[in-house]
Amino acid sequence: MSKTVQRLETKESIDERTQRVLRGIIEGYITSNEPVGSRSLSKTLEMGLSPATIRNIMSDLSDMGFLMQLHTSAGRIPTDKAYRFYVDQVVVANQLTRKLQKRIQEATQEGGMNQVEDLLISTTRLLAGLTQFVCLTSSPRVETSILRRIEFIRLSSQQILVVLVTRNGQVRNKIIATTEDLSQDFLNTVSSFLNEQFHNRSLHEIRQQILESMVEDKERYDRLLAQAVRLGKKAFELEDAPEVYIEGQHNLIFSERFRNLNSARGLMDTFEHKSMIMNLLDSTVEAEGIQIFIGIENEFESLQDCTMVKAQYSDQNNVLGTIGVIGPTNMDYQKVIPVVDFTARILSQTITQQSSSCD
Amino acid sequence: MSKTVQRLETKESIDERTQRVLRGIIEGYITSNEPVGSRSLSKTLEMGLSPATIRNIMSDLSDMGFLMQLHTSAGRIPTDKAYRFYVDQVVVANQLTRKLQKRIQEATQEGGMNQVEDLLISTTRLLAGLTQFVCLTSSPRVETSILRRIEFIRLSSQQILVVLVTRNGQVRNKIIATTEDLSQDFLNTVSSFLNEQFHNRSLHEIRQQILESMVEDKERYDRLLAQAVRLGKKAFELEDAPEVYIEGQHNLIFSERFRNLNSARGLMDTFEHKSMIMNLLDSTVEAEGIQIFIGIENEFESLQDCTMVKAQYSDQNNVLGTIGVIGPTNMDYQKVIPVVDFTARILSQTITQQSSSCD
DNA sequence: ATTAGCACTATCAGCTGATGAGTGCTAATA
DNA sequence: TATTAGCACTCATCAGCTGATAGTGCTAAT
Repeated sequence: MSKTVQRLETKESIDERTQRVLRGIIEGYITSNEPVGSRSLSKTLEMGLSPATIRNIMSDLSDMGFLMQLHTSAGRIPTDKAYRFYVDQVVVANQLTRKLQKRIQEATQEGGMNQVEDLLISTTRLLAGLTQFVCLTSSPRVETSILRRIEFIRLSSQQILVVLVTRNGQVRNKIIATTEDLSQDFLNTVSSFLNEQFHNRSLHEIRQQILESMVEDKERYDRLLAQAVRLGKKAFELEDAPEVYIEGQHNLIFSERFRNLNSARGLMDTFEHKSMIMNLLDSTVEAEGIQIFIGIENEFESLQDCTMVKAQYSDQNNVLGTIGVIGPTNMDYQKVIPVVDFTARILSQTITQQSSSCD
Repeated sequence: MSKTVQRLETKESIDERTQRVLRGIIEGYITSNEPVGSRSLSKTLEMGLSPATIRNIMSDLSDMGFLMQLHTSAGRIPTDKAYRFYVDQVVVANQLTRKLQKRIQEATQEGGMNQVEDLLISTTRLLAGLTQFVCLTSSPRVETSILRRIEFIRLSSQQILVVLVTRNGQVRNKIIATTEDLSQDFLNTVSSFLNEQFHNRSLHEIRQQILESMVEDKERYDRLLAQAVRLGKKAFELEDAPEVYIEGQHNLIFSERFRNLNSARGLMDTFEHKSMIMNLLDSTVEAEGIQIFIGIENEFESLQDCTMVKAQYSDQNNVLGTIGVIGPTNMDYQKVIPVVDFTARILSQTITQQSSSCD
C-alpha cells in the first residue's frame, strides 16, 4: 500500500505563448483565489489575444493536464502539475525586501533566548505569522547531538537531577531515582569522569559505548567506574520523544486562503500526531536548500490539498532539523520560497553562533 | 471602564413547581442543545401539566429574567441567571464514577513525568479530552516557589548554565554570560554557599535579600561573597514569564457544543495573550474548591458566551496555580464540576508527593 | 387555576425563474 | 492557416415565493 508519491514531471515542451497564458492563469489564481476565465485573462494578459483564442489555448492546457474546472461554467484553476511547472520553470527566487530581512533577523535575535528551544519556538511563530500559514519545525534530534557537558545534582537521597547540555545549546533535565545514597562530591567525580571520557561525542555513540562497557567483566570495575556506567546509562536513556513545534494552526481555520481546503479537521488531526509530523519533516533526502511538495506529491493524504515548503537548518557541521510551512497549493510561491529559505539560513546562522561560543 | 462584573443573584423565591419547570428547561437545553418548547417539556416533565400551563409558567420565568427566546416562534433557552440558579440551588456535586476516577489517576501517574511541567501539560490535555472543552492551567509562579537547589555549570569562559530546582520539582535552566572566567571549582563553592544561605526560601525573598546585600558597603565582601551575590542576582532574575498551558482549542471549532458561540475567533485570539489568560486564571479571590463563572460573570468580553469552571491546586503548604475549563454556558455542570474538582485534587496530591520526597 | 382553541410569527426546506460568468463550436475573417 | 466574432449552451448562485412546522400569546370555557 505504501505508494511512494513521486515528483511530478514537467518535461513537455510547451510553446512560449501557451506558457505565458498558463503563467497568467496561475498567477491570477494565486492573487485572486478565484477560478480565472478567458475574458478577464484576455484583459490582464495584455498580449492582444481575444478571449476566444485564450479559450483555445486553455483547452489545450486542460488536455495536457495543467488546468481543471470545478464545474462547466466556471473559470479554470491550475492543477498540481501546473504549480510544479510554475515552481520549476518560472519562479526565480528573488531577493527579500530589506525590510523583511531585518524583521526576520531581529526576531531571531531577541533577548532571553539563550536556549535553542526558545529560538526554535519563536522562529516557528515568526514564520507562521509572516506567511499566515501553518509552520512546523523539528528540533535537533538529541540522538545525534554532541555532548558538551553532563552534570549530576543530588536532590535527595533517592533523587538525582541529570543536566545534559549539547553542543548546540540544548539543555535537557531529567530526574532519576537511585537506590543508593550518593554524595554530591561523589557525583561530581562521576560527572567529570564522564565529561572527560565522552567530550565531543554524540549522545548516540555514548549510549552505544556505555552499553558495551556493561557487558564487560564487572570484576574489573572500581566503584567509581561502576557507578559512572550505571548513572550514565540512566542519564543517556533519553526518551526519543521527537520534538516538533507547530504554530499558526488557527490560520487553517480563519485564513481565507485555506478555504478551498477539503478538510481542515483532517489536517488538524494530523498535527496531533507529533511523530507523523516528525516523519513528514525529516524523512526527505538530505538536500541542500528549499524543498517543495505540491498537492499529491505529499505522502500524507490529509496534506494533498496543500503545498509544503521546507528547508533544513544546520550548525557548522551537521543538519540539525527542518523548518517548513504548509499552505494552500495556490500560495504565493514567489514570496513564500525566499521567506522560508532566508529564515532557515538565519536560524542556522544563529545556532552556529551559539554553539561556536564554547571553548 | 473596568466594570467589575459581579456574581449574579438568585435570592428570589420561586415556588416549587416553577423551579421544576425551570430546571426541566435547563436540563433539556443542556442535553439537546436546542431551545425547548412547551409541548416537548410537557411530555418530558411528567408533572401532568398541559403545554398551555407550561407556557404561562415560562412566561413568568421570562419576566423574571431566567429565560429568553432567540425569536418569537422558537422555544426558550436559559439565561446566565438561570444557570447560576441551577449551579447554586440544583446541582449537587455527585461522585464521579469509579471508572473516571481511575482514568484521571492513571493519567497523572504515567511514567516519564518527573518534572512538574510534564505533569501539568498532560493533566491539561487530559481535562480537555474528558470535557471536550478548552482547558487552561497556570503553572506555579516561580516567584513564590521555594528554592530546593541551585547549581552553576561552567559551559565556557563566557557562559555559565544556571540550574534552579524548586521545592515542587520545577527545574529552570538559564544561560548567563560572564566577563570573568570562573572555574567550575569556584562555581561549586558559590553554589554551595547560596544553597546553604537560601535553603527553603522563596525565590521572591531571595531576590529581595540579594538586592539588599548589594547596596551594603562593598568593601566588606570577600571575593566569594561578591561573586555569589553577582551570580545570584543574575540567576534569580528570572523572566516573570507567566506560564500557561492551553489544550483542546480545536474543540472550540470542531465541537458541536460550541456552535452557539458568537466568535470562536475572538476566543482563540484571547488565548494568544498568555498574560491575559494568566490573569483570568489567577486573579480570583483565594478560594477553596471549585469556582464557576457563568457568561457575563466573566470579566473578558470574549468569554461572555462561555462558562469557566476552575479550581486551584496546591502542595501541602501553598496554592500553586489554577486549572480550569472553558465551555459553553449550557455545559453539563453535573458532570464537569466534579471532573474539574477531582482532577485538581489529584494534581495537588501528585505534586505534594513529589515535593515531599526531598529530604 | 387550568386548559383548549385559535390567530400569529419565524424558520426552514424546496422550488422557481432570472442572472451572469464561463465554455465549446462554427463560420467568417485577415 | 491562425485568429476571432457570434451564438447556443451549461451551470452555480441568488432572490422570491411556497407550504410545513414548531413555537408563542391571548381569550374564553371549564
